[in-house]
Amino acid sequence: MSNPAAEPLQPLNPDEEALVRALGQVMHVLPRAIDTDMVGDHQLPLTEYTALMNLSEVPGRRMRMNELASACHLSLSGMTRTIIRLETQGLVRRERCEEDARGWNAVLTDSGFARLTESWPSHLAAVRRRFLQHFEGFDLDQLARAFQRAGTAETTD
Amino acid sequence: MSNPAAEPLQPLNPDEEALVRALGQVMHVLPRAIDTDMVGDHQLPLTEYTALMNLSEVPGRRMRMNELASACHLSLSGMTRTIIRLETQGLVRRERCEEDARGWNAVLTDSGFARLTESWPSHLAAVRRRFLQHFEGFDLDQLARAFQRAGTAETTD
DNA sequence: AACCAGTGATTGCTCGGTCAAGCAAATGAA
DNA sequence: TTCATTTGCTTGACCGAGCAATCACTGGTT
Repeated sequence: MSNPAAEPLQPLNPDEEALVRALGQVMHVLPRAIDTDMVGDHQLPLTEYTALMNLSEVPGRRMRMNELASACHLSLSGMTRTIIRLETQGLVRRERCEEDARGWNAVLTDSGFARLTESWPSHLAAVRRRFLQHFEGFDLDQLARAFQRAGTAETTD
Repeated sequence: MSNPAAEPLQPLNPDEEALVRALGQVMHVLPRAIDTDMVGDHQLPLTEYTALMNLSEVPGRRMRMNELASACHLSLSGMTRTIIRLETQGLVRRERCEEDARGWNAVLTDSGFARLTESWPSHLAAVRRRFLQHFEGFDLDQLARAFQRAGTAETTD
């Protein structure tokens, strides 16, 4: 069970309730809104943008599927399909991994890099306007650490 | 374009970057983790739980599809399909709306209420343990308001 | 050398989102 | 009244993404 200790459960108080609902709303709305911006501005869905971006930030502009998937917060199978889409657009190429022939590297092409160069300002603007803007005056570092804790806690407790 | 004013875009500073990445992680991990808890404990997926919960909180334990969809952060067609699943399990029943015969009400059945009664502790525990726990000491009200702003901003700017 | 457990990646199935079409009831104008 | 338009919901098509099963290769054991 999820609550093995079975300490008496307090119902959420109004602030907790409000926060949980608001987070639910944000999780539903934000990715779609940013994706819509990206598609509208550059025909580049957020998932694909994220993959290109992560590739661009790494030496050799290449990554194993595994690493890339977790950098993009995507399942490995989702990553496979995203890379296939990017490959058919010529934005990424796949190479067998030299030190382990089971593995593949996704490699950012020049064309992919160019695509990223033209689209990052939209992404940055969207993130600022739709999200960060609403947190002015917050202690972002403290907040980031709390989210990191929530995002990395064990699956089974 | 998403950035019509075109003010010079500052790249994200490290704190902003960390927050955005951590939020991405949470959006990816949290709903799945809670869903896994709910399915593991009660064979009741999070989406279905959320529908039952929202119905239970309202007088008459009935809601129009529209309202319910937005309360659950689900699209209308997603809601239709969820209610169909709940109906085949006998947890919800559908009735034509009296004051507007185009509309339908989803009505929580006794069986649905019983199902909810036995499963809410798991949900509450999961929300506390996986999310709220990491925000002890925060001003939850202030945080909730910021998320509400981010979650309700216009789609087109 | 031959096997086998473990790991990296891909494929099949389902859920949920969007979009477009359809239908029934309501609303408003002629 | 009648008829066109709008509204509430359902349905189908298609797509993206997650999970579970599977395939492909590795590396250790015998």
